[in-house]
Amino acid sequence: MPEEAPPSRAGSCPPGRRVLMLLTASGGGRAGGGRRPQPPLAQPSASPYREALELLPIFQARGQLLAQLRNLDSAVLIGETGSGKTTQIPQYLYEAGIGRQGIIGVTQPRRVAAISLATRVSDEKRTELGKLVGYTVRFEDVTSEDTRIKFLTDGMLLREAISDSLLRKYNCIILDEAHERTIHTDVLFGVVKAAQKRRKELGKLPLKVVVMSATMDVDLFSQYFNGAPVLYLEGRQHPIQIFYTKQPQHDYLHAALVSVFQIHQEAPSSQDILVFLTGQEEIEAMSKTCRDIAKHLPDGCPAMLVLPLYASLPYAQQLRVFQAAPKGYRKVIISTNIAETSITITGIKYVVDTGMVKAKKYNPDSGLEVLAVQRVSKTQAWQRTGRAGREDSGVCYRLYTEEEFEKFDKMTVPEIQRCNLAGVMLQLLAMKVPDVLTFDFMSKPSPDHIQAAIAQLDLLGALEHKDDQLTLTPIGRKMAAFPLEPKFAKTILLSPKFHCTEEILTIVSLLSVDSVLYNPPARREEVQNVRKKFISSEGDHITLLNIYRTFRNTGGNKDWCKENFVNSKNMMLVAEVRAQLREICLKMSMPIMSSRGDVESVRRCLAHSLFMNTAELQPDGSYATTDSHQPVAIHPSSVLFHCKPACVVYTELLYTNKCYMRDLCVVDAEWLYEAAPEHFRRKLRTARS
DNA sequence: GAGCACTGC
Repeated sequence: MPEEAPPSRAGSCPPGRRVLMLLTASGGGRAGGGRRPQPPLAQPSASPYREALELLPIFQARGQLLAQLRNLDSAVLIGETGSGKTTQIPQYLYEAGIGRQGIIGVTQPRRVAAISLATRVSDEKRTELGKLVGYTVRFEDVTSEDTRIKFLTDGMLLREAISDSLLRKYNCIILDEAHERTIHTDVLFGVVKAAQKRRKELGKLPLKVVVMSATMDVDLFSQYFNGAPVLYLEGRQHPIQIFYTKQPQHDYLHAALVSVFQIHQEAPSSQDILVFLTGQEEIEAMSKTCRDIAKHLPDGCPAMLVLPLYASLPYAQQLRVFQAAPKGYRKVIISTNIAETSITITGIKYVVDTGMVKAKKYNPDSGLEVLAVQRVSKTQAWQRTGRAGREDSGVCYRLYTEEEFEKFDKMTVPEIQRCNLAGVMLQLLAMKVPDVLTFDFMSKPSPDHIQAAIAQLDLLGALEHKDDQLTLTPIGRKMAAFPLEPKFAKTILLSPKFHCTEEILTIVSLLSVDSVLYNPPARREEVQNVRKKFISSEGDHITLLNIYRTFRNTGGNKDWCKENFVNSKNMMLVAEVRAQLREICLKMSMPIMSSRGDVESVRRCLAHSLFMNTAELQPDGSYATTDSHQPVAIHPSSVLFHCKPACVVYTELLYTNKCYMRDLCVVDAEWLYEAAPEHFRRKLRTARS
């Protein structure tokens, strides 16, 4: 059990040097501010916004803040949880006349946040949503000509920048939650900075940029925006007591279990516990163990309601974490890092942090992405701790020593340095950025990393090299129009040649959302029986196509999904994505045909677009990729797991314990050779004989 | 022989 350390403030470190303004919190009330709104279903109904507003610390600083912001081109605003910055700053700017000649755009990393913030601010302004205040997220544009304050996802603003890289509509851009360093926000830093500079040079309407962040690690932001001043806002985080372990824990799962039951036996049952683990399997196992132990506790001990939480859990089960536990029950939520930022649960008194996370790492030497369990960063640990102090004071048990904590990385490596950059490079090229190789990223990915992305785009036929200048080919420009990974966009663009655009649209849509297949481990046999009727010996793509077809032909309802172990939320999303992609094809005047029952042309099309992702069966029964001879295996989730086809293309490689191919399609080696003769000269084992 | 953190267009 961890020992006590001096109580410490959660959230961020104390204010830094270049702070211009220090605001002190006053008054109670906690309805205001909520920086991370919950999904709409979990939101309390209409709350007394107006009363709460006047209690927000930010309210007293309005005049000061405006005086500063009015005169600045760029500013960095640090505000702790509950400071009210996201809901208030856009309104202050608007009231000061900043939204008069253009829109105030506020970016968010997540859709639900953009939607609920817009809803809330339009309520505060007592206007109809979509008029003065609106939002734009994928599939939904609730704005009008009157809209002056617009909340949007960072990915959406990036997409807008493709058609107008100067962002002329906007007179102010607020990049919120900048500390999360999503890949989209990181690209936007560069795009917005360039637009600001260019607009100044052209003598156009100036673009004001406000970077808002919850952590104090602001030097980077400030330096990047030419030494922009840092404004600090105090929030209303409750004190959190932190405990570290005396000894390093070699078994963090066991340590977590012990901590949960110790808290359970000591604390009143109304106080809930949130435990951070790394993945689905671990969480399900721990949930079962907790339930088993809870059955045999001494009399007088409260009952325990154990709730797993991870992204692939069906929506209905995710919602259970928001419901109050029955009287006498304690909620114990066992979660991945989804509860760090994406889902906010009220009533958490105790946080148990194992200090571990499963995350993607990028190896620039091999150019490969690896998914691995690793230590969290200090900022992540603080974020987890902060989940205990949202309504009242809280307690956080850190299952590592204070010395260990001091050795954690200061920050999480920004996403832009951890994943494939092909999509980002395609977008930058589509914006006609003068030199993508030297683009002004706040945290530069390595040159190898950028080169790998360029090479991939080159293979897809997206690039033109003219006198040292990289530009897009007509195909490349079309690829950039699709909200998809470049290889999927290419697959769609190739499909007319094989008369199977309808089928490819379905397959690409299924591949570009989370899996529609729901596999509860306890009902494995049942799942296998039901799934039999869809399975194609030609691979996962064709199997997915069969599932979608049956779904549509049977009227596609929730009952069908339930009976067939299909995640209905994801399936609905597939239909939406498909409609969007089809619309883009129509705008390009692409002929849209169906191959009817002919699946061979579908497989040929996949062979032609995924030829760089090929693996062949080796004499010893294993697989190796065709170009780099990397040993690979068929992922257990594949319908081909027990089969040994000679030659396959796959959608992606996933490194966990082994290097797995996911989503496979059986192809003829000959087709691959046809697709890219240059690429395959001397490479294919079979095609050459 | 055996497995998948989280977003977003």
